[in-house]
Amino acid sequence: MGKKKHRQADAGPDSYKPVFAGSKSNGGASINPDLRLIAQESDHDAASASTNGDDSSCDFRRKSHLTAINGLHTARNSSNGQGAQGWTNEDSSSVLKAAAQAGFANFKAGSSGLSPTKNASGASANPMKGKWKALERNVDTRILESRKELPIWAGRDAIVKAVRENDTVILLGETGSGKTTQIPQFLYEAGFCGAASNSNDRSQNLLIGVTQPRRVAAISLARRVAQEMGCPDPQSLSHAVLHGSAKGSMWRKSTFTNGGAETDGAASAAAHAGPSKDDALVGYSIRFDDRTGPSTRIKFMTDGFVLREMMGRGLQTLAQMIETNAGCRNLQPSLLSRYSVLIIDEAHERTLDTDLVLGLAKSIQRDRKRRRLEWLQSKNNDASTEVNGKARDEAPPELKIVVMSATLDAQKFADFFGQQSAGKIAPAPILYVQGRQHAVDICHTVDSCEDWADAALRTILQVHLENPPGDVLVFMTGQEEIEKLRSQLESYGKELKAWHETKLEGAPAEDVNGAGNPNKRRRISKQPPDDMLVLPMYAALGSDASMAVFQPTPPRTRKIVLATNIAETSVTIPGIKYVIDSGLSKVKKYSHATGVEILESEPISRSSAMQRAGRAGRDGPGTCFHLYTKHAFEGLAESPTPDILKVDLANACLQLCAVGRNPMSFDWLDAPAGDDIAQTMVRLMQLGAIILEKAGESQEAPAISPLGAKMAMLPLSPSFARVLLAAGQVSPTVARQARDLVAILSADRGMFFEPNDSERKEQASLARASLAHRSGDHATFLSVLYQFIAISEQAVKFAKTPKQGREEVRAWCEKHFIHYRTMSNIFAIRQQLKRICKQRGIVCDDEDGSSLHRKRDGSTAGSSSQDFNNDDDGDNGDGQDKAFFAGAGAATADGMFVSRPGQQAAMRANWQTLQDESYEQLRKALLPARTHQCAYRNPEGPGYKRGSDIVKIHPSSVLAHRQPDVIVFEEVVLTSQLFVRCVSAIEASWLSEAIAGVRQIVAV
DNA sequence: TTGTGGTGT
Repeated sequence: MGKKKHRQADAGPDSYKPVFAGSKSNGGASINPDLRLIAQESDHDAASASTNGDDSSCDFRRKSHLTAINGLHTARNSSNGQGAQGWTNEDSSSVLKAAAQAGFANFKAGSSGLSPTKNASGASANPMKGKWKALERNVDTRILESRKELPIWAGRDAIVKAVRENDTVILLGETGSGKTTQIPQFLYEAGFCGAASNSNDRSQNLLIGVTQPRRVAAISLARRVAQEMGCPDPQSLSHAVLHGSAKGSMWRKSTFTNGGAETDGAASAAAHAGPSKDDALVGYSIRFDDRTGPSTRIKFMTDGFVLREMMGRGLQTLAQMIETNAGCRNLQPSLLSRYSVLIIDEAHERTLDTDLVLGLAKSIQRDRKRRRLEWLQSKNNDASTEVNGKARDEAPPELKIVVMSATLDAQKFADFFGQQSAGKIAPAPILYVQGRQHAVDICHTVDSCEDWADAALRTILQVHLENPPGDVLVFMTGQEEIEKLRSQLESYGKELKAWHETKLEGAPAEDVNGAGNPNKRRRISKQPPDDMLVLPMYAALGSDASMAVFQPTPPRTRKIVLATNIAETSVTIPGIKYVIDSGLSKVKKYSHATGVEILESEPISRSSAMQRAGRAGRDGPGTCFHLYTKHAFEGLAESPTPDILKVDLANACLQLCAVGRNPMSFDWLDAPAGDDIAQTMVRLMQLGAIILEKAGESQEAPAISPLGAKMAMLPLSPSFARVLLAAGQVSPTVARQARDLVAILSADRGMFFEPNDSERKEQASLARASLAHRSGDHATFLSVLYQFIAISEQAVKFAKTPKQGREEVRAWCEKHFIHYRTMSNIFAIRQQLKRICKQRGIVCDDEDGSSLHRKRDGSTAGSSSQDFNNDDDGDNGDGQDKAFFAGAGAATADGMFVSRPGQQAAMRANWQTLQDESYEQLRKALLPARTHQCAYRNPEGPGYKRGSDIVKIHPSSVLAHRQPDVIVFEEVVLTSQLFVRCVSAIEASWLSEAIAGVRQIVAV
């Protein structure tokens, strides 16, 4: 599509046309692609005025910059009087027809009658009827009213009923249906956490879990639902409030896997606890931030978090196994016994974690069902009321699963969760909930664009000059493209007013409003054009710089947001009325055979295109301009490739092995190629994580080794975990260095900031050179971290307020072109690893009690950091900042630095010490996990030999010019050439030793 | 002498 060549022959000045011309045919139904009503009504003809009217064609030919026109013209609705020809009508109705044919129950706002679900026959009445009112009492009536207006409200009884009657329910819910906020409440109110009236019921402690692919979504949904339920804001609740004081420990025991007696005790404890704790029914759990307590009943979390919870029981077994030092394959995932319902939201996004959660949840559900049946049978055979001296209580509950999706992938989920019924497998029922969004006009180009960036530029200007106010969102591929377009737009922006004046002067009066020659007609308002406010939006920009996008647009200004697909799912930008879609996005691909990564621009899928278009209809009716033909759209894949099919599988496979699942035979929603899994398993074997049986011997999971068990317990990629464990064998000092290094390498981006302008580029490379360590990038990163810690520790000691301390540290970062935010992320990971290392017996030389340094000045530093935190001046620094400064204090406790108050000389001495440290042992510890990530200098020419490939050291490496004989590196990327990144010098003899070690592992 | 789409434990 975007790349397709297009003949440009007759793009002479007179055939010069904007990308989108023409207008929608009158009265054509314009449908938001995200809004798929069963019976679509054209309810917004007036809205089409945005693009309605004349054959507006804005003539840009006098703008010399805009010469590259491809003869593109009328986009849509060029067919005669057949209504809108855009794909919206056809595709959305076909989605709906399919939904209707499939018998999806459909809920519409205001409809009282509810269609029965497929499997719902002769069900009993909802026992919660009549209880709704009681629950409405404590909540602001306005909130309740707004809940009632949501499309999903009408379906609440039917949803509850469907969940009661089926193991799994699939919910096809559109944007704006309210599914994620309402369904957990419906299920809670219906008693899925235990009936409130029966305080002896231990199932009172059951949870409804709601998983999300993203952290921010988990937090904001939890806050919203808490508000709707009249509960305290989970983000405002401290650990102390959530867990109460001394009685908290008793509460923590009161899961239903323990005896009922304890639960009763806990329940009475609850009666005496403070109200805020008891009211905290809604919480969230994400990495680094757990806002749940004993009274939490609805828990929002990331998929990754629940995945860790699923590993819980396996990990306990693993810990025992490590003690006996034996391989183990009889592991089980946790049964998620505290959850009565698991709601897996945004399943259509198909992230790696979501896919694993779906597969494991299915097997957990079956295990729990079996367990419940066994319990019921034993109850029938044995009428006694006591088991092992304890009172018998209720049967262990089943796990209900609700999968929420926004696309027709729903059918795939329904089949996946098929249920045995009358001798055959019946798919899980699908409930369909209408969304509530505004209509969006859809436009396509008639011909393919040769240069989508140029087409985007022209379309933006056209929209700006011809259309009523409303912000523009442009979906682009990456930072570079965005910054280029931004500078182009800014230079046009300056000329727009002058251009407008010449237009007005040159045009006959009657032409001004487009009444003249049809070929020359254009809509030129007498008003000068508004200003354009061009704002970039991509992940690397950081949250501070992205804030501008969310500010209200100033008067007489049009906001033009240039975004990557971060704006497709992760953030919602208010005020967008026009979307321009390049039809492309960058996708990272991984080769299992070679370990090479590529980042490529690729056509998006139809569902992504619809999702992008939908962004124009959040606040009101809008228009989407796709910079490709309708034909190209139709040729797109239906949905994006699931992550599981394009990423490194090492982590996923190790996690599966750790819960006793064989990756080769796992119940994948989309199974990766057998060869890819096999390659991955061989790598895991080389890492010493698993013990492979002879081929084809067994369907059981490959045995996980004690080493693999330890690796699986760390929140790190297997390769980083292996480095940490290897280092732990060497010495506490090397373990500490490795722990901090893998924290750096696990951070979400590099620590060095790359400016765009050439002048600052020069400064940045100088700053970097001053921080470089001669042995390579690993040691450079590590010594930067340690210098950063020293600076932070100084700030902790001498800054008057935390805010001032942060400013000082920020200033140091800016001076050295280092991302403060990344350092803070590294810090949080480092703190988590510290805790885990301590738990798991990986001794680092800065852990409490493991180092003589602590005696020296630990108490002083500890209290100073404590004071620092207590002295918080109300600056709303986030939790990470606090952890970060606490961590800086702890670093002092490490005794890693000898800096004294205000003594810059001491700082310099520290730095010198860091530079003198060779990190030889650390570099050796990298190798067991990197025997395939080493290269020798090519004797026949430039570059390095890695197998049969010639690779080059990436110019961003400190070793780019030093060219040591043998190197180890973290990754291979294919861009203009094959580059290796994050490189350090090693010696050939170290590598031989490491290879011998791996041979030994594999031979066992 | 180069270039990094987006998530997450």
